[in-house]
Amino acid sequence: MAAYIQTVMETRRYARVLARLRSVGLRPTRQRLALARLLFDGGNRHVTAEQLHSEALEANIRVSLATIYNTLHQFTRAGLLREVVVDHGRAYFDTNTKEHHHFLFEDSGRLQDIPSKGVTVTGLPAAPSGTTVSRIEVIIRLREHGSSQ
Amino acid sequence: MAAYIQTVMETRRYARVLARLRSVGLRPTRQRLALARLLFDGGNRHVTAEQLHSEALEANIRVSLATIYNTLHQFTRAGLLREVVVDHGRAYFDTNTKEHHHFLFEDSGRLQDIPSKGVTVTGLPAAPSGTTVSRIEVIIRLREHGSSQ
DNA sequence: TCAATAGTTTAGAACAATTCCAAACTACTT
DNA sequence: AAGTAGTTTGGAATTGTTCTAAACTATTGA
Ligand SMILES: [Mn+2]
Ligand SMILES: [Mn+2]
Ligand SMILES: [Zn+2]
Ligand SMILES: [Zn+2]
Repeated sequence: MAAYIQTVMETRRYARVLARLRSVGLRPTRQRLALARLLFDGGNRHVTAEQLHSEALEANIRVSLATIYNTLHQFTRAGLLREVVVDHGRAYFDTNTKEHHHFLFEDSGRLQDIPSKGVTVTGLPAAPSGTTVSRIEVIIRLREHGSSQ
Repeated sequence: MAAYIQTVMETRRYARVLARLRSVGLRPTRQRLALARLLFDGGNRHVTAEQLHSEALEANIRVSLATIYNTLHQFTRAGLLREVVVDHGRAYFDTNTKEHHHFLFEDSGRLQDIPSKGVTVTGLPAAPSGTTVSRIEVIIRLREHGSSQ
């Protein structure tokens, strides 16, 4: 019956992901379902295309890298992901789409969320005329001090 | 005598750039002198490698793209420039090395300085233990509203 | 249930930005 | 003037990403 419960939970998760894809008008294909689960089952994450691709292969999900890119962009357009730019050369996709900021561990390149709640930026000049603020991004770059300087 | 004054000013600028390179231990080569003047004579700027390369060619300075990259990185390491990351795919180099933030015009990709003076970020959690804040970056993404949405 | 259709996936080519390489060159020292 | 270490360069290589066109598949509605 442990196995039975397992199956029920499985089915639930599956249904949730399926509904999510449907709700944004994307066909629930094998690849998208699998990727959605890697991305959204579990806590918030910051992934690169390559990372997600490796994870998929490790989990025995056959997906091409082109599909990874397609999917990440479609999910982003659909508001399921957001892109974070902290490093030229690599695009990070963030499963946390709520307004929030980031710690960046410079050495490892790892990102960590800072809840927006409480954080305020004051003293900013008004947006230049003819423009609207689409987002304020705060990135706190951290140097790890210890072994390797 | 207008020509004479011109020459004096030229000499001054040259001397300044030369001293600047010497002070950071970089040999004042033809290429570095020319690039330093494109970068530092005049107001603060945000340039990409390609942009600087075109400017150099337009000004009849023969420099390879490899040298542009070498120089930009050497200047950055020497603290004469700083790198700003706002767009994956392209590296921007900023001649303003003082602490400051940026407006980013999303459509054009153009950056505009926001003096740090006055701007405060409050409510941030402490830096994770074992780390030090190396820089706080605030980027305000702007959408230009008008002709093209 | 079975086309027809529109949307999706894929391998591989193409692309853009950047880095690497090893040979030629040049600034500085002696 | 010669020696040395630092610099420049064209071109090849690498990296991350996008494009392409052909094969495949989910959806629809007859
Ligand atoms: Mn992108
Ligand atoms: Mn760089
Ligand atoms: Zn995040
Ligand atoms: Zn700036």
